[in-house]
Formats: sequence, C-alpha cells, structure tokens
Amino acid sequence: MTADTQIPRATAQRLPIYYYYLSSLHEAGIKRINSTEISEAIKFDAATVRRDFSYFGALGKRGFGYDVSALLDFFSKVLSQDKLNKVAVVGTGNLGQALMKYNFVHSSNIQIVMGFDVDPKKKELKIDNEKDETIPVYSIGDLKSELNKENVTIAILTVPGKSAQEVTDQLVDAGIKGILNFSPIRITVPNSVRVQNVDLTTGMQTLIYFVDNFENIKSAK
Amino acid sequence: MTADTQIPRATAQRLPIYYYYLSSLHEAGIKRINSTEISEAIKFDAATVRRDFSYFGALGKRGFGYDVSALLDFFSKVLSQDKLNKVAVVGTGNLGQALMKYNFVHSSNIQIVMGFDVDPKKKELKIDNEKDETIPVYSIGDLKSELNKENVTIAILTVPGKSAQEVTDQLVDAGIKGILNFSPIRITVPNSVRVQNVDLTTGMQTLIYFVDNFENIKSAK
DNA sequence: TAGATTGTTAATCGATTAACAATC
DNA sequence: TAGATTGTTAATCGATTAACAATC
Repeated sequence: MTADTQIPRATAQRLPIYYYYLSSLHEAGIKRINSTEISEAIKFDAATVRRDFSYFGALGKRGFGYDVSALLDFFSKVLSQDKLNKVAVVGTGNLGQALMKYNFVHSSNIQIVMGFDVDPKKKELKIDNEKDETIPVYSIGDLKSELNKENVTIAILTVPGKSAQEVTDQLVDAGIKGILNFSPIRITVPNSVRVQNVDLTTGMQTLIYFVDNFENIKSAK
Repeated sequence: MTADTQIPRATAQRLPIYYYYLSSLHEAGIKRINSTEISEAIKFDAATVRRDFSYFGALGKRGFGYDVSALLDFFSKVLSQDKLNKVAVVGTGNLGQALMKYNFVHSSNIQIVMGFDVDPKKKELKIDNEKDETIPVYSIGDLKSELNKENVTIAILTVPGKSAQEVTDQLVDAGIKGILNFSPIRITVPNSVRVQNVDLTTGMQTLIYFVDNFENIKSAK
C-alpha cells in the first residue's frame, strides 16, 4: 500500500494483470509460483516480473519463489480490493449504457452507481445484470451535487468527442479525481486528476491497421 | 498505404488519434494545420507528431504546415477507412452483448456481423442501435464455418478468462487474423495473428490505483 | 528575401532484459 | 551443503524530445 520507491507507470499498469493471475492460481489451489511460470502465463519477461515485484520490497524467497496467498493478499491491498469504489458514467449513449449494463460484474470493488446525460429524459435505466440493479441517470447540470451526495470520485467519460473537454472541466470542478476516458480525445486536466484512456474504437482501428500492414510493423515479436 | 520504412508500434497506435483529430478539423472547415497546434490538441510532443508523419514520407510543407484535406485523405487510406471490416464477437455475455449493442456506431468501417457463445440458446440478439440491426448468435462449434461463410477475419474476444486461451486456439484455427482481446488474460497466438488488448477492468483498476497512490507514481507529468 | 515550419539528427529518458551475485 | 530462484546491476532497446539545418 505504501511504496517506499516511486513506481514506474509501466509497472503500475501491470499490477491488475498480476492480481488477476494470482487470483486464478489461488482459486486453483496452487500454493507456490516462481517468476518463470508467471512470465509464461502473462507474457512479460521473468526479469520484468521480479523487477516489478521488487519495487514493493522483497516479496519472494530466493531458491523458492513466491507464496501465492501472501502475494495475492499483498496485491489485493495495493489495489484497494477491500474497499468499494463508486463510479459514475457520464454520457449515457450507446457506449455508456453498455458499460452500465456490464457494470464490472466480475470486480467486487467497482460499482457504477449513477449516470449523467445532457438529455435528462434518459432517466432510470433499467439494468438487468446479475445484480438486477436500477441505476439512476441525472441531468449533467446536477453533476456536482449528485456526485458529492454519494461521494463519487471516479468517472467514466463516454460523451461524444465534441463535448469531452467541456464535460471534463465540469467533472474536475465537481471534484472528480480519476477519469476513465473512452472518448478519442486526449482531455486536459489539472495535475491532481488522473486520466486513463481506454482505446475501444481506436484499439480496433489500430488492430485493423496491424492486420492489414503486418509486414510493416516493427518487431511484432 | 505502403510504408517504405517499418512503422514503430507506438506510432501505429497513434494513427487513429491523428485520424480522428483531422476529421474534426476537416468538419470544422479548417484547411491548414501545423505540428504545434496538433500537439496541443492531442497531447503528444510536436516533434513526435512530425516524426510520426515522416515515417510515411514528407507529408507537410516547410514554412507552411500540413494541408488538412490531403493529410486526412492519406490517413484515411492508411487506416483502411474505405473498406468495411466485418467483425465477430466471441462470448456474448454482459460485455459481449454491450459491445454488440454499441457496434462502433461512429465508425463507418467497422461492423459487428455475428456473435458466438457456448450457450447456443442466446440466439438472435435483438439490437436497437441507430442502425436497428439484428445480429445473429451462433454456437461456438460453428465458429469456423460461419466465419468463413462471411469472410470475417477480426474477432472481439469477450469470453471469461478461464476459456480465453482455448477459444483463441479455435479462432486461430478458423483463420482469424486479428483479435481485440477484452479478457484480462494475455493470450498466446502464432506470429501471423495480431492481438490488441483492451484494458477495461484492468484500466479501471489501474486508474483507482493511480488515484489512491498519487504521490507514488513516477513522473505523472 | 524574411519568416515560418518541416524533417531529421543527436541527446535523453524510461522500460526491458540478460546476467549473476546473494541467499533461502 | 547443493540446487534453485530471487533481487539487482549493467547493457540494451525503443520511444520521446530538444535543437537546428533544410527549405517552402
């Protein structure tokens, strides 16, 4: 939880991958693992795995490897798996609704608790996921008050590119601390706000480019 | 379309961002742009922008900048915006259905034309997006025949982590050339198949980590 | 021509990986 | 102890960026 050293971005991005893999090992009753086996499963170099872990201290035992349970517990704390993170979807068009319907069913620590839209008649989205929830949708005008009422500090941005920056400014003003950005726009935020881009359409376009231009891409390795 | 030099991965990943930005400029009637303005909009260094463009040849004019229309046309060809890319969703659970519903509405060159699931009673998903389509869902057993019938070479993988690798092997066997992987598993494919990972839950977990450990992350810049 | 901005060289930075001494 | 595997140093690689000569 408290890291003495600064963690490189690249390492931080891999933490959820490690966590997921360790969970699956734990579930399968595997008690012990080494960096080579981890490496084979998640496709990062074994040295990268050891280096990543070592940022958090000496988590393994030389000549032995890593204790799955202990490691899982540790990363669980690092990734705040114990606390519930309430999230708002901003922009309840096709993509926003799709995400509300999905609602991170397999992550117990993430829950979408409200949506916002310019069009306030999109109220009360009936959701039929495993949890059978109903997620309220509010007008964008009520952003600040509704977010604060429920203490929501993470937002999923699924508005059209055109309004992405404008809505971002409102989110920042409302005290949002993290934005999962689905728009193809690179939004501007103050230094205290974190942005994570999810490249959906962009990722698909890149994939098509990679497929069509197989030979031209450097070291696909 | 034909690049003389090999394109670095990082550059290829930025192409759709450039394309999207150029489209918006074109739509706004802007005829001319320079690397500094592009840089400000998309948040990559101006030198990175010029370097990226230069992999495709000398696309600009010194002392002038870039002609928006010409650049847009060029990238449109590079990214195969003219041809329709038919895509299959494999795993029609919450996330898969959500994506079928979404169906890349804003990208005219991408279309989800079929889905697959182990549970074949999930047939005929009624979709009510702008296009009012009905996308058929087949049994995973019919993967090869149905994909080949429609000449689908791109798949979106939205099966549970547990079966991700097994289903991937079937996709490869069926002749799939590109996989947009939503599972938190890093799948193994032969060298001739491209994989693009989309980190949805993973991205959200990373975001939460970044927010909670603001001070500990290196050079968030 | 003078001014502006590209395309590219060279320097820097961050991330990956090979190699191995430390040590369980 | 002998064998195995970590944690870390040093080398490498790829990507970013500063700086500027080329040139429209």
